[in-house]
Amino acid sequence: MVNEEVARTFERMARVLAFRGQDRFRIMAYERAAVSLRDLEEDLATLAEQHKLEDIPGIGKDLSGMIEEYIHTGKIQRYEHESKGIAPELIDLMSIPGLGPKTLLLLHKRFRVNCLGDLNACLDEAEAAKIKGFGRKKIQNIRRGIDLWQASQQRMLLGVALPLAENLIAELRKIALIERAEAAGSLRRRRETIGDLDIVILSEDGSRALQEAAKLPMVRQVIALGETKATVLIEGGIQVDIRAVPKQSYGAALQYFTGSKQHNIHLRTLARDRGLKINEYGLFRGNRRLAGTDEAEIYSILGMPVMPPELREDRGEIEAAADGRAPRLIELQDLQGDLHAHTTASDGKSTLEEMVDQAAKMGYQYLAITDHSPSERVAHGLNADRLEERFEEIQQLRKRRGNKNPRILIGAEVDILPDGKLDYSDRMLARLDVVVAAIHSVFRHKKGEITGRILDALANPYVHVLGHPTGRLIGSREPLDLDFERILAAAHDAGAALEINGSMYRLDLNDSMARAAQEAGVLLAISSDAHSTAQLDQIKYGVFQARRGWIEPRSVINTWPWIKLSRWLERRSRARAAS
DNA sequence: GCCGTTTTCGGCCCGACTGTTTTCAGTCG
Repeated sequence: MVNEEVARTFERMARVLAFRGQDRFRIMAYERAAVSLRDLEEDLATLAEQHKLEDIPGIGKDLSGMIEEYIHTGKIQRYEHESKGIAPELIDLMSIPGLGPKTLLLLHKRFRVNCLGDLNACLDEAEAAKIKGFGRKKIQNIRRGIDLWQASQQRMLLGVALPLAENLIAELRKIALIERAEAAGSLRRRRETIGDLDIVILSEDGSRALQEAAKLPMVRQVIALGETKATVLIEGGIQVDIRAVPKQSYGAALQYFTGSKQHNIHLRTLARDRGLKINEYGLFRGNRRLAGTDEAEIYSILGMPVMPPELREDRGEIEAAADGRAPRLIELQDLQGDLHAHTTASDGKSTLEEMVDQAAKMGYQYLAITDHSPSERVAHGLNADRLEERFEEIQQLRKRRGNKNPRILIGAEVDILPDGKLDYSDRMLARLDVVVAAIHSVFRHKKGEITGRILDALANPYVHVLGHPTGRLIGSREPLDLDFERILAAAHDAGAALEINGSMYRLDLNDSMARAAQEAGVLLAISSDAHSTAQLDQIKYGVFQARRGWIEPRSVINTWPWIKLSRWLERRSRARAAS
């Protein structure tokens, strides 16, 4: 995708300029532009044709010119020029924590460092050479940074980070000096992947509280320990930054360290325009503190309701909140059921009955059992005969359970085959309560072909939900190269829903695509794709992602009570079959 | 390099920690 390629080039441009010691605001402009492009749903090529590139926040005359140049030539002269003579690997090294452009430049000049191998090799030499500004500690710090960098090439999945953080926070709360402890940073914003953990603690003796925290058994190594901040490594080599603040600053610190950086810059600019100042200690007019204890006060003084952390990405949330247009975000409690779950019949680990019992504990009105179709051989997909047995089995269970919630819906996760056909006959599909159609094979099709497969599936009157629409696996499989606008239009016309798959490995649709779907008036289904009873809980990650995408309950079919959902499921099957 | 209900020029968020610094630069978030 051009968007990502240009974003990456701008990001590298920022680093090249930093390396060359250029004006830091110019550098920031490139960084901001890169972030902006990554958030963009529209295709840059399309926007360029419509002469709308300069409508993108952070893109002005120069950068839009570079984007056009890239679209036409696949290159940006300016970047080629600036980066001449700088090895690409050298630029990569700038993401090593503790190694900034200045230090790298020094090492490059003094020791001809051009890649990671050079860097490792020169550290001993640098130590021996005793060059100015290079003590033993600094060398050590860079070495640690290299380890951390190599380990964190892959960021942690939210589903991995969240339980770890909850564990650590529980331990922190047991320390007597610590009155409160909460996660901040990208974890609190529920980003799909997490670099390191940020935690804010409330203590009237922060220095001692941090010392206590650094002694916790979970802590493997203490990297920095100050009056207000400690940095430690916990098990798994995960870095945790802990900030200690007194009560009057707790809300301000939480706000500040939750970010995102762009959200905070925007908010501070807004405050400054009104003669106010925000920092991690509070909101001030001159020396007078107007707020700080409570996060909500800060937003309130700026004329906004409290901002859900998931929205804080500077994607228009500040303007929306200030205009009273803040979305009423979906919450976990809004969900009335789950429309995508597996059992031991295909590749699940829990039985039908176990899954239903767990869904009952979760207070669901309905649970759809959607095992795989026969083409999914590795997942023991059900052929027509086994599906027939399934009908029988579920009927029996329904009888035994009587009127008890949840209602058990007979469904299937049906493969969309390489030719666009579905893996069950229409006659079979017509008998199912819920049909989730999804691509599981032949991902390498060209953009047009793969989009065509999905359009064919959406045109089938029995399909209710398009499962994990882009097929991505976070950090391991790229999303399908889709014409998403056409898919949105088709889903809208067919009245089908797109899934927000809650599996921590998928989160598919992602936040910005989900937002685009809602704006296009397309319905969504938030599902767990559970393969065990424990995984039914994964649906919460789907809700987090939905919240990041500004999703309101009205757009999500499984917020509906059974009576409403059942009509929708039937109407879709009948109405479309008739046409 | 972007951006503008004060501005088309002159701003651009703000503070902590570390190391090796005798007063501050580099880095980070």
